[in-house]
Amino acid sequence: MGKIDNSRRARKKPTAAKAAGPAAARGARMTDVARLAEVSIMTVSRALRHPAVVDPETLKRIHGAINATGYLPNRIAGSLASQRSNIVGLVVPSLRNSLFAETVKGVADTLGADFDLMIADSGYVLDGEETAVAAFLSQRVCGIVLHNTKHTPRTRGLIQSAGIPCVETGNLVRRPIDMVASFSNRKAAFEMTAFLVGKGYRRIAFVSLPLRDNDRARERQSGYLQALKQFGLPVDRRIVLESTPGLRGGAHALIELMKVRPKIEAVFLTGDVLATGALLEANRNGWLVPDTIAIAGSDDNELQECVSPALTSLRFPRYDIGCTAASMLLNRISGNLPAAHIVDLGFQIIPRQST
Amino acid sequence: MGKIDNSRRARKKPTAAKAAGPAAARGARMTDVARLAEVSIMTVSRALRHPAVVDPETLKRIHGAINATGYLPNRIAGSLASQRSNIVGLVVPSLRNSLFAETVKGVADTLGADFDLMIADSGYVLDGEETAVAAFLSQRVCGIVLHNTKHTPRTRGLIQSAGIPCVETGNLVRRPIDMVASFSNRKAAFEMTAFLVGKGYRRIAFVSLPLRDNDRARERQSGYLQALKQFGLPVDRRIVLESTPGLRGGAHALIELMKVRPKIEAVFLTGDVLATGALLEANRNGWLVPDTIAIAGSDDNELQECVSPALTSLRFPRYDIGCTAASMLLNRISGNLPAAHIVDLGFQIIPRQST
DNA sequence: TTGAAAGCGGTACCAA
DNA sequence: TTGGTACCGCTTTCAA
Repeated sequence: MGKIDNSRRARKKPTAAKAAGPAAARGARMTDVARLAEVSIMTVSRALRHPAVVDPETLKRIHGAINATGYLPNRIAGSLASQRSNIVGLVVPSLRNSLFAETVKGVADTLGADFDLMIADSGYVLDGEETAVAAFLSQRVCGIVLHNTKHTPRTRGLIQSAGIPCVETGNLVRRPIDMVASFSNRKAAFEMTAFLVGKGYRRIAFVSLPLRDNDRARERQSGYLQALKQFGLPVDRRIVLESTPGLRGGAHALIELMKVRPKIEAVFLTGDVLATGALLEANRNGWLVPDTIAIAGSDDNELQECVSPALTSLRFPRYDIGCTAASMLLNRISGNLPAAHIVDLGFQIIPRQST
Repeated sequence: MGKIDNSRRARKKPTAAKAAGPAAARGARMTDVARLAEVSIMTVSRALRHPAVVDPETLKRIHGAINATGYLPNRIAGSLASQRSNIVGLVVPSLRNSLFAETVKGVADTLGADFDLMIADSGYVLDGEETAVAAFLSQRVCGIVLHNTKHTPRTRGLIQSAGIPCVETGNLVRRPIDMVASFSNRKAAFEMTAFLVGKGYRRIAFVSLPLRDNDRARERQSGYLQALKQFGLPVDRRIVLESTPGLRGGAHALIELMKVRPKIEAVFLTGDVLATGALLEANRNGWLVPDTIAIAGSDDNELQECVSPALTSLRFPRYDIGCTAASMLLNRISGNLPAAHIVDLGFQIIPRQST
């Protein structure tokens, strides 16, 4: 039975024969397993998907056949037939930045082995994100995680009309495409500025990455300005900077700031490793931290803790954000309504010697 | 024509109706585009795949229909029919480590927009890699990049019998599963040790990450030992350490090493940020670098350059390795035989003030 | 508990 | 340059 059906088995090997490596075996299909186990293909499918409803004896034969043939399920065929995939798509501004890596890890750990992760790099460009999203949607991903929270209209439209769940992670936006798991960048910057004011510093500089297309940096600057305003401190645009990324960016920013008169008392550098770069530069120049200049950073990590003096910093729960984002996706994929569309994971100020 | 075929279009919306977001539109299919453009589905397929052979006028109508319907190609169906996917699978020991991120970025940049990247984390465990590879093979990836170069037998078997191209990137192994693009960890460690000997240091300690399941660390230790032997220096097992990762790991290793008598003159820490951790610890303790203790590192980065004194280090072309790996894959995917199975991208010693 | 048949949405091949 | 037809390998539905 089924033998006739399978007699058309002289699989064409097109150019593959040329390109293929050592063994160009096209792999066993479910049909092959079924034939060997002397059951129908449907029973094999069930054995893999709902083993509970299959007779234990049958199950055993099937597993034997699977091992014997080295069968690996074809998820492409499976996804096409079932109209659902097990791939989650993730877009980060840069694959290089270890900040995002934390979130990615949280997502990956939470998704577990049942889902695969497709990752793309937007290169900090909105159109890059759009391209990535379109590609993901073509692959029919079952969910999307976006780090950036600023998007092209088409990106939003694409995701919404695809009707798949989406979580944004970079900033606690009010109106997410679908859902958001993050913290408030504005509030974090506000609180850090307030912390510095509380320490007695009055002339506080602010350095961030370029604001263009970067919601996070924008929100942080806005939080800083808001704090100054609230505490009745004047804004001096000469000490509100946008910097290139990297340790050198922070170092350079500090040098520029130290030239300004009247002298600044403290500087809050947020984004990338700017604060560490500034601290190392201060050390090189013999500027005492925090006496000559107090330095505060963000995105706390082991390095900020190990430098001397250790850096006062903001701690963001990036790993948790990834975990939460994945959970929210999973929840929706299993057919539930979202418990919440907006999840605030908060942040912490870690006071150390640099302020 | 074809209308009857399409009259069964009351698509079932199973649980999706419940799970779906704002708009649960199932999306247009090629058939819809074809109907609107008044051509056959085949012509639409061609318009997308080989636009050159389609009449310009027809093409225009088709693109109009694509925009009108918001059609997004279904790559799942496409892949199933064509028996080829455009997904490359990548396994790294840890998503967290920015070292690997460089290689990932190289791969992503080189693959470009025509391919998607699936990334998995082996958690530094061989079985984790096997699981990831099996999952990738189930997704029918068209190529695989593996950072680790030690594998379970099943991992090798799986990839070889799948007959898809594979590039390993972590170490220049002699007998790759298929291809390798990397540098020689052993030779790099050998050269750095030789460099220190050349500087006049005789009692040179060595610190790496744990050797278990880690070919790279193993090879590096072996290169160090080989250099000592070649220069007639004795091996003192008390100053050959395996350390936990992180700045603290390096700091702790240095503290242990400084207790050993006779005193060591130099230490070569390789892997993660061990060297930086050791340098910061030396600074904290007032140990003069390089006078009291010389420190050399590996995996050069901006931080090693910005600390004081700047660290002598090994530079590995991780980004290039990623680019090369992707090129090798691409070459094979287009049906060519590999130009070379083993590509050595080399390394550099960057001498600075710490030695 | 098991099986038969009809697709899923495209692509390959060949004929027109 | 265009279209018809037979699949790709699996899941769904429904009947046995």
